[in-house]
Amino acid sequence: MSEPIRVLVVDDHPVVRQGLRTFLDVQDGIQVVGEASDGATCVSQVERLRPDVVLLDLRMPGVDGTEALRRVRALPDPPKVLVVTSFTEPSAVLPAVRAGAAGYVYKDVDPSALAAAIRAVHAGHVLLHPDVVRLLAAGDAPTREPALTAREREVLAEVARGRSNREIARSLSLSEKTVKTHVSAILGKLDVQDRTQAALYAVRAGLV
Amino acid sequence: MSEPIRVLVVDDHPVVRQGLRTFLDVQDGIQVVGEASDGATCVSQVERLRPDVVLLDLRMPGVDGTEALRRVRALPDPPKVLVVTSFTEPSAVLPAVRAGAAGYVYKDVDPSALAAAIRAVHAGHVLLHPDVVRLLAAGDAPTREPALTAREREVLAEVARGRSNREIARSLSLSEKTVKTHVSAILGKLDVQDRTQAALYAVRAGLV
DNA sequence: TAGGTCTTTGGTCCTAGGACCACGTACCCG
DNA sequence: CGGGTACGTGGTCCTAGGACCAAAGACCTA
Repeated sequence: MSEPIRVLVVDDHPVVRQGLRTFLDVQDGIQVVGEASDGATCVSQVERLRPDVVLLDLRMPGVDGTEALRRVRALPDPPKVLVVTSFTEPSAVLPAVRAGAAGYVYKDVDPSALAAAIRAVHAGHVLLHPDVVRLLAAGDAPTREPALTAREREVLAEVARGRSNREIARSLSLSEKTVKTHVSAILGKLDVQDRTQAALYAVRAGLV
Repeated sequence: MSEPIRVLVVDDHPVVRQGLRTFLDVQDGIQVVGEASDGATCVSQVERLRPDVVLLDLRMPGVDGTEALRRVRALPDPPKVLVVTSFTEPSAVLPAVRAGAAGYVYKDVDPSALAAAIRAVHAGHVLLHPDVVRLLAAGDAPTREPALTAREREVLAEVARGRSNREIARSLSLSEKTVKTHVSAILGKLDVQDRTQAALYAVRAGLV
């Protein structure tokens, strides 16, 4: 931490800017080098001051936070952008995360936590509020597990025992054709190429 | 930073444990209070030592990292768990993120970045490697497009024109049953609930 | 023994019937 | 007029045959 981390504060409320500045001035190794009150100013200040980290509010008049973020990210050798927002609705911040924000914290963090966030972001990490992570990990990509039908699970269990289609047909009193149909559906749902991989999946999933 | 952050290091390689310990001993406000070499020991050490943060390797013999993570998270008042891994394959870490890891960094981070990560995690943030964020934000399932068969695309085109199953059957010289089968397969592949959503998809995808 | 053909096995796509279930609408009756 | 009922439509799951295609093994011959 020899060189201080140079920080630009961007928020349309002077009170918030002053608050953040006061927070950060007492932190070792962090130096607030400028402020901006809207997206356009933010971009020009980044070009002029070359900060290491930008603290950016999302809700701003004119060029909004997300757009400012995109423009800053488009600059050569862009700074890390830490979104500091007051609304607790994480879905609003997803576009920002996709646009390349290096982090996302609520305004109510305490000073040392904010400093930790700035240092982490400066060190190259991406830092998110737990809610956002939940949203990304759960809501967005629903991790839909295969959802096999009852019959398909039965067939898969047989496949996982190494049975051939003919054997499965006999044991479940089906035509071999039907077994093939089920196996085919299973492969599609599990997104695997052949019965061997399906069998491995079944074992891993504990369907043996 | 009055109280030091108490850290437990969990890795099956003594060399890595020693390396992390050496890294962290020179950091202010961070104290390594113990080590574990496998998942089971990890859980018991967490119970005994009550660390603030656990540095956890995912690849371990016996109870593996993800499982250890789950068990630690199940304890009352669990510590933050920072996954420190050597493999650069981010997909391997997604389950850990979903299991509630508070962070994920590669082993090749430099000491101050690791310290920043520990402080950020301890402050309640979630901290990820940019690759993992990309993976999460991109939607995990690599947006594999549906891969409808030729016939299914024909049927979908009819659906997108607002035709009923009976009309589609007449126009394609099929039984209504077969049309239903195709529609059903289409709904499954597009992961939508009914023909209306399928029609909207078709329009968006330009299959009209 | 090497190589080619023949057969089995696995798998896909398209077709389709039967048994059900859910939902909305129209109709009829008290 | 309100409510129940019957019907049409959409959809699911299970079943299965036919036409094909690919890969692997078996078998046979030079």
